[in-house]
Amino acid sequence: MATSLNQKTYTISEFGTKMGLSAPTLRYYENEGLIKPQRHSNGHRYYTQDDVRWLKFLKHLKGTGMSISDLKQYISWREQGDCTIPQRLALLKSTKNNFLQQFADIQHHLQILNDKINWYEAKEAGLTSEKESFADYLHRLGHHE
DNA sequence: GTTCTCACA
DNA sequence: TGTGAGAA
Repeated sequence: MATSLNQKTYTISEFGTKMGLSAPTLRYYENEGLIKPQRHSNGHRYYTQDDVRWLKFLKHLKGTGMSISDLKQYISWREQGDCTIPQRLALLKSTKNNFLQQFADIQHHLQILNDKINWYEAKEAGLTSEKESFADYLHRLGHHE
């Protein structure tokens, strides 16, 4: 009975709005085998709560850098059963490592941006030597590039 | 992932 | 006239 309240379904446009994706993108994902919506007798697709959960999960994987083909590979292994868990684990760990590296790169970009802001503010306040370059400043802080 | 054309209500 | 499907 608790489930009867969660039987809401969505048209492709409703689902797209809810998930933050366009209808064409949802059709594209379906063609790639990422999602398998049901069909009404008139051929129109409809999406369920299960599709909401599944796509949310896929968006997380994609958000950490997995490509469409990576997702297809993951799904393929998933459909083959538990014997492919080692492969899935390897793919997820690889994805994680790549993401961690990108995350570190982005943090570094932010670090340099903040250093530059501080450098200008110190300069404006006359708290820094007129002769010290930004590069020297970074070196003094132990930051690089 | 996007754009375009066609069908249906 | 708006929504959705399928092809390019």
